[in-house]
Amino acid sequence: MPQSTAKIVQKTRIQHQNQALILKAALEVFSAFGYRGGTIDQIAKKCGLSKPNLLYYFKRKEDVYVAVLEATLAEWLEPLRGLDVNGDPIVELTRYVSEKLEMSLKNPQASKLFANEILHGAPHIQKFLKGPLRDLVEEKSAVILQWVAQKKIAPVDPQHLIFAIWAVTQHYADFSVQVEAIMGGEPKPERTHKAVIDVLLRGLRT
Amino acid sequence: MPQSTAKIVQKTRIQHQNQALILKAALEVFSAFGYRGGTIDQIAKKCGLSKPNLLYYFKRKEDVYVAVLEATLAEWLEPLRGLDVNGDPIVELTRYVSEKLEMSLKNPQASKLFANEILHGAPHIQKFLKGPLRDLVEEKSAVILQWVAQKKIAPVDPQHLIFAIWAVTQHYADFSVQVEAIMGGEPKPERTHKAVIDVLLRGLRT
DNA sequence: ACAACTCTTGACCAATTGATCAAGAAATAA
DNA sequence: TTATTTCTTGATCAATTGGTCAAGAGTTGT
Repeated sequence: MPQSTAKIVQKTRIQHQNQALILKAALEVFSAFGYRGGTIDQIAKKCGLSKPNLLYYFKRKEDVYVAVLEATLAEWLEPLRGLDVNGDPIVELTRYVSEKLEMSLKNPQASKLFANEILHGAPHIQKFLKGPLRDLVEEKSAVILQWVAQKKIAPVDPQHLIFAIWAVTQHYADFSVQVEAIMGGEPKPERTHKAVIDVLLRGLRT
Repeated sequence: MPQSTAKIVQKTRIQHQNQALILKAALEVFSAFGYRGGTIDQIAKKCGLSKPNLLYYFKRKEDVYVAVLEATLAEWLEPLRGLDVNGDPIVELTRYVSEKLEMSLKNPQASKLFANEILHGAPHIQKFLKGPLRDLVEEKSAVILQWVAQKKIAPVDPQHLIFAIWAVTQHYADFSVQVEAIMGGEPKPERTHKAVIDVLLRGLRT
């Protein structure tokens, strides 16, 4: 049972600074090794704190993990939130896919952190998935359905379209090792960008 | 440094039986908790063997993991291997996507096992990725390119198309918790099937 | 029945790791 | 300065866990 960071109400300068250090190091460690694979020793060493000192700021390993997870949740939703029912569908969806792919390429660690969490049953973000995320998907599905009804795009299953966008864009972060093994190195971002937009959205043009 | 199963050359009936038990249990455990998260105690308990007895068949935890990983590698490639240059492109690709999706839905544990392995840098299957997998993708990319040249399908980046197919189909296994949270339960296979084919392949029709 | 080989296990070990605590150092407020 | 709060850490603990080993039980071929 996770317990909120709690207790530290009024942050001092040192608290602010060290918590930021810890969260940064924790993202690196947990995204690379997963929750069980990452150790607080690793995190402490990576940010130059002693282990007891780290545990002074976060009582438990799980608290560190939850904190870094939550710190990126909100940001993760932003691109989808921007999908505007009044805009041109193709423009809007292209922008969404672009932003999502950009995020994956710029911040693959956040993507891997989520991927690992969900892969193992999402024990720490069940409420997020069934609450805010579900609500947002429902809202944006309605937007897409409206575009379909207005014949602005070809008929499409909105929820599965969103899943496909997530799957493809995050693939380049989560499975980067596989992508690079097959492409023989890091793929050119422009080519990836063009190909992803193409595969996901070409079928929607009327 | 992984060491091959080795040594056991002529399998007795008991060996055959117990190794199968172990691999089955190991798939369940490693796919659920990852390599670091899964313990040989869990695996041993799950198949009714004592821990030393399990270690009699596989000297090290890593050997168990590699064995179960390799046991599913070949099967994982089969659907793509069947892509026939002489067939109708849409039929061939539809069959491929269908088979891949079917595998993800029928055997999500295998998908999760791979996802976890690759997510953490694929330390045990580097050679597979850069060897057989890369070669096969190269071969089938040529097939797709040929279809494009023959104007049988719309122009498409073959490698990224294959990535997209992997990403979307495996998404339903690897991220099933998220899918179910959003859909409010297990999605109908037929609807998923139709939507996936649609999203991935509709843009290819000429 | 006997010998040789295969299989099984309880006891044990060493390393890792999450977490605690008391005591001191450093910063801050009076 | 002095008092109070905040910060830091070495030492230590208990639980987990991968792996070993010797001895015994079971199986198989002759």
